[in-house]
Amino acid sequence: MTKTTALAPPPHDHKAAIARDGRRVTSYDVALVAGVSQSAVSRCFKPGASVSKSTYARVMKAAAGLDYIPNAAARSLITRRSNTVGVIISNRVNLYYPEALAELSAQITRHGKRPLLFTLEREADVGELLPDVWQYQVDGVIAAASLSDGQLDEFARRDVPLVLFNRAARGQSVHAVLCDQQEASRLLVTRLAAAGHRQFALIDGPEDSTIARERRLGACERLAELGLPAPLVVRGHFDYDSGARGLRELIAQLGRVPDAIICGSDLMAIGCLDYARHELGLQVPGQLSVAGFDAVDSSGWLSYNLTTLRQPIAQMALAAADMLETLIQQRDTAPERRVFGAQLIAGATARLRPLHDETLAA
Amino acid sequence: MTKTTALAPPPHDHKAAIARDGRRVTSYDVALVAGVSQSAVSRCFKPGASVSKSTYARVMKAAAGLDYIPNAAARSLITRRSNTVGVIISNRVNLYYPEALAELSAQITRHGKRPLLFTLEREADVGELLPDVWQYQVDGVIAAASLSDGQLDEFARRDVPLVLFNRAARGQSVHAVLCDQQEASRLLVTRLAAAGHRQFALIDGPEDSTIARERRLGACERLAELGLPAPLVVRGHFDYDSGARGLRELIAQLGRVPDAIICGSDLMAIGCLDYARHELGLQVPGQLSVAGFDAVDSSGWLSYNLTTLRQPIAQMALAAADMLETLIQQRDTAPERRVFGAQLIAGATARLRPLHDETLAA
DNA sequence: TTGTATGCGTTATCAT
DNA sequence: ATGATAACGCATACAA
Repeated sequence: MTKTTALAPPPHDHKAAIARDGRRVTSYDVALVAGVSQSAVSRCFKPGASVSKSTYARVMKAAAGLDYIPNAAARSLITRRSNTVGVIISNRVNLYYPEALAELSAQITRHGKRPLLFTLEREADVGELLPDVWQYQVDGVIAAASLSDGQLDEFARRDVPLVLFNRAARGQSVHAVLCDQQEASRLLVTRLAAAGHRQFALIDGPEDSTIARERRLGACERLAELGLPAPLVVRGHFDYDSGARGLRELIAQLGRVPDAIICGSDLMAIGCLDYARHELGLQVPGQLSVAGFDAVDSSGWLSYNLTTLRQPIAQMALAAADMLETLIQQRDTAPERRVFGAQLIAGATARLRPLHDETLAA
Repeated sequence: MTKTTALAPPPHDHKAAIARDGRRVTSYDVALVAGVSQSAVSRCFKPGASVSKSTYARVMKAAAGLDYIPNAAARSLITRRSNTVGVIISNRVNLYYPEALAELSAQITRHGKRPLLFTLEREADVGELLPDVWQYQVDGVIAAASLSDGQLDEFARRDVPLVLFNRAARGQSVHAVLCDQQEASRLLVTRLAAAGHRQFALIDGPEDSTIARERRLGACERLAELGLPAPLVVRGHFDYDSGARGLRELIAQLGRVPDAIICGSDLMAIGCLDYARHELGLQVPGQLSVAGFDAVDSSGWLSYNLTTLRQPIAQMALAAADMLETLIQQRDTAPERRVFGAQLIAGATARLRPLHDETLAA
């Protein structure tokens, strides 16, 4: 006796199959109803497959009747594609640049994948969630968080495509999308110096932020090149309160108000600005110039009109998603860094000379 | 002469297995190295399984040596759990309440799951991405978007646990976490009326927003109850620019400045405020009271100190994640609505009478 | 074009 | 406690 095809489920009334016994509707159910083989059903759901018009119609009709949807877990087991992209992002990034995640998500979706979110309280926690990244078999990862060399190696070893988003990459060995923070900082210092500012101060970001570090370095270097005194630096946490606190500290340490304060983020700049105007009664930019970074929405509001630098987040997200997709399709793509420039938003919180000085930026 | 492994790290035989031929490391590999059966390996990675201390040690050692991580796709195929939670959220919510996603993600992670993100350009697009939700076999869904009755039914039919986040639920038949927008609005009107405001105006949210609708309804109802004239209503899109535009429209239609403007969001309130002060030179709250909704970070800044209503987003996210987890574990849990109250932040942009009037809020 | 048979990597069942 | 074996639901090589 040959095997009676016991594979097929018992002759249910298929319409009710879903509710019946909690069993899922599978391609076998559809095959049975459509009167074709399971593989035929499978082919109907694969874009480029060869199926006759008539069977396709029968299968699709049966599938619709049964509310059949292919099971992604089973599919990814065999195709080795989960159609999922891991997005590693710190809460700080998420809160301060909500557009970043929104744009990344949109772009990932555009490639027919879904973002699986890995959020971090602190960037240092990245190590703890990497095992989960491996578990979930994501097709690739976009990381808006700092990874150690060892962690980068693990991505390579496990052959998981990775694109860094706005994080310093180790040399040229990893795909990355960046905004040139250092150059942006230099540009800002150049413009401020050209307008006559001499005594600079910095309200820096937190120690563990590489972006803050680069912004500080760019400013310090450029000041040195221009023969201006090194700036007084105090540290903040990128948030509004840090701006006011930073200004207080600066004045305490300096004994007076500096000519210009460069803040590591717009929120700190706004906090600084509010404190200067409302608590200290200072004229900005009359007695003090204040500049920020990021061009967040609120920096453009009438109450502020902040002098700041805009990172092209949407473009960067597009670039990151495209790079990752390419890398997923073609894993031996050579590492590439795409570096975007920041755009100076002149605003009205810093004294700047007219645009013909732009040549100095070079 | 054997292969000269130039680049390769120290010759761990097994360590190299990953790179070897692109084959994944499976539980069989681990079993082979540990000298046990594949099922033994599997048990070692299941929390409550019965494994002897010695085999557990051997297996774990082998697993570590091979960098073995269980494959979630294969696991979910048999367990019927993907350890994944779908989060359906519109870009609007994401941009205006970045905390919402951050908190939801944190809470979902706390339950050992990961959020799979489904973002919407417009809330109406929800139907298009539902098929994907089914595909990916998420264990449950938290939806911060409006679902039609038909869509709600489909969740029930497919037996996918669902919790609505800050969206009106149809009757009591669906799990939901809400903030009582209507009551919040009523409270605000009550307090403003008690302070002597008579001519109210609303800068409403967009038409497709149920939250905006409830806020408007609450205000209108309460005004009617108090015997005050119905407010003039103009529509905005929750953003900063809508605030200024709204104020212009109101003045144009009214011929004068109203006593109080209730805005459907803080951003609109801030836009309205900025325009009133900086463009029209109005005293707020001297000549005009302005109030918002949401208590976004910027509403507390020195330049604004906005009168607004805070939704307990973090608590709501916690509640939503907990409800969903319960529902996943116990699918026949009775539908529950958890309704949170909003907290009035008095601020300084609206004339309010002291706190003993609070009793009026009831 | 279609069907048969096999495998993806794991968990679950059932002996031992 | 451990091992053999059968699912899980799909895609694919191969035969027809």
